[in-house]
Amino acid sequence: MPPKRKAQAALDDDDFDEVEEEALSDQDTFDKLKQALDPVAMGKRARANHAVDAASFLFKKCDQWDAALKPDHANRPLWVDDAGHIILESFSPIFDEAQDFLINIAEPQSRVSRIHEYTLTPHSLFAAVSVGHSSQEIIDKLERYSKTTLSPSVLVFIEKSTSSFGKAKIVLKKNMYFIESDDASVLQRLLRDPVIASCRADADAGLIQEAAPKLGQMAIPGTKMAGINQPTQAAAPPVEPRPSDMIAALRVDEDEEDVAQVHSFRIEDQERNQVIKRCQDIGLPLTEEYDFNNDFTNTNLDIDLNAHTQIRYYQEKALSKMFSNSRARSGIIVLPCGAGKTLVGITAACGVKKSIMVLCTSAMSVVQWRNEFLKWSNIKPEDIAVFTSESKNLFPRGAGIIISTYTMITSTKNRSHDSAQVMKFIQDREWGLLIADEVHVVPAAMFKKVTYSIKSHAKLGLTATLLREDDKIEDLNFLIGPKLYEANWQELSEQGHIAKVQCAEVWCQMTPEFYAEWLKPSSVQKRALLSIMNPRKFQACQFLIDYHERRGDKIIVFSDNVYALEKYAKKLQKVYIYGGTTQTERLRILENFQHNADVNTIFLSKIGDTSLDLPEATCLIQISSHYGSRRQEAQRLGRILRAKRRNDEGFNAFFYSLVSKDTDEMFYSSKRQAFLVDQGYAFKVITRLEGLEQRPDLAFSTPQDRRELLMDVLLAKDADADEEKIAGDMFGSKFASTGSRAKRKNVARRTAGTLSELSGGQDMAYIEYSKSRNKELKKKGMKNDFLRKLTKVPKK
DNA sequence: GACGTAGCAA
DNA sequence: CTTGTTGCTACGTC
Repeated sequence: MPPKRKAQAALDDDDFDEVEEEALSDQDTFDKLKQALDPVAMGKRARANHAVDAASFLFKKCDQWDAALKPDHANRPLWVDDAGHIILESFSPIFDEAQDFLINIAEPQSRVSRIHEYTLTPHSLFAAVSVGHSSQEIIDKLERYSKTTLSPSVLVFIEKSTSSFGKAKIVLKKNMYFIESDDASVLQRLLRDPVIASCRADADAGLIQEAAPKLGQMAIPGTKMAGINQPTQAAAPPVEPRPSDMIAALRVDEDEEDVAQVHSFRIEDQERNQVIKRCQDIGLPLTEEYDFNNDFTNTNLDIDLNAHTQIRYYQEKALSKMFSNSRARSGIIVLPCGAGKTLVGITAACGVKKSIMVLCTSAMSVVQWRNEFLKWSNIKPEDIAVFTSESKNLFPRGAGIIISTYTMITSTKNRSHDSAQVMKFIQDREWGLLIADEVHVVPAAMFKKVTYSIKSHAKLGLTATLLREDDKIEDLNFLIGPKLYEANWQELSEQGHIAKVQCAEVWCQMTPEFYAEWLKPSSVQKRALLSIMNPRKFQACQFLIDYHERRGDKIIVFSDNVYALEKYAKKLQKVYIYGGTTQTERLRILENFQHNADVNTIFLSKIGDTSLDLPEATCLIQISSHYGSRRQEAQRLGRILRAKRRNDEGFNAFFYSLVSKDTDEMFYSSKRQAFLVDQGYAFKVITRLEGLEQRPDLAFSTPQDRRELLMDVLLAKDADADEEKIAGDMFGSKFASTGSRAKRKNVARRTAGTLSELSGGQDMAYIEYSKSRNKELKKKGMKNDFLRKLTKVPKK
């Protein structure tokens, strides 16, 4: 390799370069290889019980830790490498306990059926310590489960990461934030940091010193045996002790032993996030815990789970992480859709028994949360206030629940008088617990605003998929807290808590005429539309709908593209819902889908991703999707996980992705699936649907039909623009004042009817128009430049 | 209450 | 040169 190229290669990929060097240029590589493959030598190594195989030297860089296997390695389920990467064998007899342990201390990377991968990170270890594991305990258990002795670097990493964790806390007292520790030197160390020192509110004073509250025991509501988590069951009362009992208990303790001391200093409210972030950056992360048992200043909320409400074991597990030392710890709980996130939130609320704030993404889930609270707990309806655009009431007593949306809390502009008043009420009080629903959708900037407005002792984040396509997810760690629990989807579906799902990707060839058009240079949008409207895909969709309707399934078809949605639905004579569908129409369609035996298929646009809840659906077909969004994929799958029929004998839900072969869709599809594959879902690839050609009523079966469809598709985009142009020209002055948004809606409503009437001649006319229109737009300084759109050449 | 608008998110 | 397209909420007006 010439030096220049080699340097370049080294820049590109250091490791690879080195391996290549070793493999290709070294003279003794050949000897090594020969030696490695020599059966006698191999046998020797095997007898020596070393984790070495014929090719291992090739991976030197990635696999430095090649310690000897322990003699009983077969009974130990873990491989732990040098860099904190852990592989867990799910077929091990002690898989369950090993997994329980790993979830606490490491970040799950992928959990496919036989092999699960985890990584030790500072965050995951922080979470472990804050949940109550000691550094020694982590090392001991890892050592016990590992097939080899642990590498020194892993030991150092764990020691280093855990030693400083959990030393300092952030607490809310009398509406003020304090940094608290039982070790004054830790606080002094923090105050030596200029950033933290500048956030201090009581700069002139020394450290505050007071008696530490005694740790109590608490039972999680809704569990079969209260006290199941406690070492001494007799000592744990079945229900949370009333304050009076607590005071009595405290007095006894004070008599018996010396009371531990805690030290603290106060910080400015608005600097809370900065302090938390800074502490994390300097390796002394703060934990946030709420000792609600000893909070006698805030009014108790009269709430308990209904007598017959039982929570499931994984919900209990998640909550036990939150309440393990009888305090409410801030953090995030990850459960798949349909696994009962709401109930976890409600149970947590019943544990804390103080004023609760619930934040949701939409007004609809606000209503759902309210209903769930009434369903599972004995909360009085008047104690739940709903704060949305149409309802701005407050609770009458000293404590209560407010359910609201993120936008309601965070939007600062244009606040109406009523909502300003409610906001003041919210800002002026201390909240026991803040429940953040669908916490993954909340970008950090927005959540910061939330923490300014709502002073809460503890925060509980709930989500199904703790992932975003951007890197904003990291911030949740310091805005809310560490991940407390993450459920395994496969395990839950095996136990029938969520539906079993068969996933398949259906590869559809492009028809020659469509592919020829696709290959021509044109806009990205046009290409996307061509691959969505591919007649073979259409046929596959028709076939699958028919097949599953015969089986008695209820089917949802998703399309992000409204044009395609409308085309598909109309051609197949199915109902469809998209953003433009009126509220009453939506309800009518959903009602029919749920109860009318003749309506078994509905077509949904992106609307179905968030705002609709359809427990009847058992089969899901995706005909187009947005780029490589893993979250969307997971969320859509989640739509059928809560299938009502999931406990029927042998029941299976189905999830199909229709993909046009040899187009960009192939790439996006694999990207989108990454998350589900890691959750253990196997995707089958279907390239041929048996019996498809034999169907007599197959759509677009003649070349003539396909050509007509192609024409339609080719005109579609232009038609959109054309409509816009006409609208703009005819009502130019009117729309100029109302903004581009009105035009958009107008276009969406009007395209469908006129599409087939358009001819090529009119299309040409459009180009002429659009040029002049373009100038006009430029003059007006408008952003929408249609000529540019039209003449845009794809990147490739 | 229907409609339009702005702003935001993916 | 990021860049869409669709959807939702909250609010103001008629």
